[in-house]
Amino acid sequence: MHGMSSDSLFRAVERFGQALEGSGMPRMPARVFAYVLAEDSDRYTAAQLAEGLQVSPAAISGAVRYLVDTGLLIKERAPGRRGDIFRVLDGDIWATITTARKPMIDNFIAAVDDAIALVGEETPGGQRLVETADFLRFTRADLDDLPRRWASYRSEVRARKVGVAPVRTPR
Amino acid sequence: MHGMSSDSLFRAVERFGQALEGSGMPRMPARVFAYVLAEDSDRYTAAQLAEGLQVSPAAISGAVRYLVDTGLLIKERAPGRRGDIFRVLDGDIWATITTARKPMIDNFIAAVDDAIALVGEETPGGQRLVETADFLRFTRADLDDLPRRWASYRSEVRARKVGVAPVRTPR
DNA sequence: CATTTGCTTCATAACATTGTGAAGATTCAA
DNA sequence: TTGAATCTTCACAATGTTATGAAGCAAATG
Repeated sequence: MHGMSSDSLFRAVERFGQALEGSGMPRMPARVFAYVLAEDSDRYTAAQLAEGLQVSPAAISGAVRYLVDTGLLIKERAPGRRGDIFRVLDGDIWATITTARKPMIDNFIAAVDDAIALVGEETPGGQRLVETADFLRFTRADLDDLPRRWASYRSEVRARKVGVAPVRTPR
Repeated sequence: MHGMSSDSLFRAVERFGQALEGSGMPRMPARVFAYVLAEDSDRYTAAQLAEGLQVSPAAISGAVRYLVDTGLLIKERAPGRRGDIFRVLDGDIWATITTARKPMIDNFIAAVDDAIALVGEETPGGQRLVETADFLRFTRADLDDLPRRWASYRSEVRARKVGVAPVRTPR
């Protein structure tokens, strides 16, 4: 074997990976995550990732640490096996991505709160920061309701495709 | 005058700016946007930004181009005035931020669609990409309803603070 | 307990990004 | 048209980031 099995896969990973990079993920984690989604297997050893992406094991090591830390991959060690295996947390990718976003928002809120503490709430600038913090808190709360909305959207889209009335979701 | 008027402001900009960097915004645009929010004025010339942040006009030039391109700042030229002035688009910062996010999501969707076209929908990997694209489309649609939810959240929070019943928002 | 396998850490070299001063362009005023 | 003010572009130096090979550790096997 000599690397990624198809050129299409390689380009798909590249394309999707760049989009992930654009939203702040470092390069190698982005490529690894893109590969894990686009490739057909659903479990990978570090060696397979290195082989598949044609990069060194060292690069994979850093990348999967990042992805595991941010909750986008989980690491499992099978008993009687020397190496870890990596996979996405869940059948539902959206759940993974959503969950992974929460700590980021929390981080953001903490930063803005710190900034507010520094400049005070009384100035015009402080007020803008307070408004920003409020909005971020709302965003955070809104995320908790997102699974319900996603389920609702899905059933509507499916209904439209199949031609039946959508299932009514609880408010 | 010799730069940023207070050390608190400087540190607030630094803190908030780093949070913005963490979500993928390049360094200098992040600092400029943080400054524009946290500082007390609401209109800035490029020179004021350079002076306030203690960086060169050249650095500001690139940063504001980025911010204007992504819709986080607008550039206006006052008649009879030599330089442009910059400000946030709107009294409501959340609206600015939300709007700024849409093209990013569209970009993302386009990338995943390209990736799907490359690997096909029939493979397990392709299916995961389709699921991802679906979720992104939902996210995009969900964003359009966000103003309503935000208004609802605000009235609830205000009600809680002031001690009256929240205004009922339309479904 | 030695060996093999597989990941991680580390120093480093290649590469990319950032911010600068200097020069160029554009706009208004006179 | 000249001059002054202000922004933009450019080449470059400083700084960060990335990915690598090599060496080191840890876990399982015999």
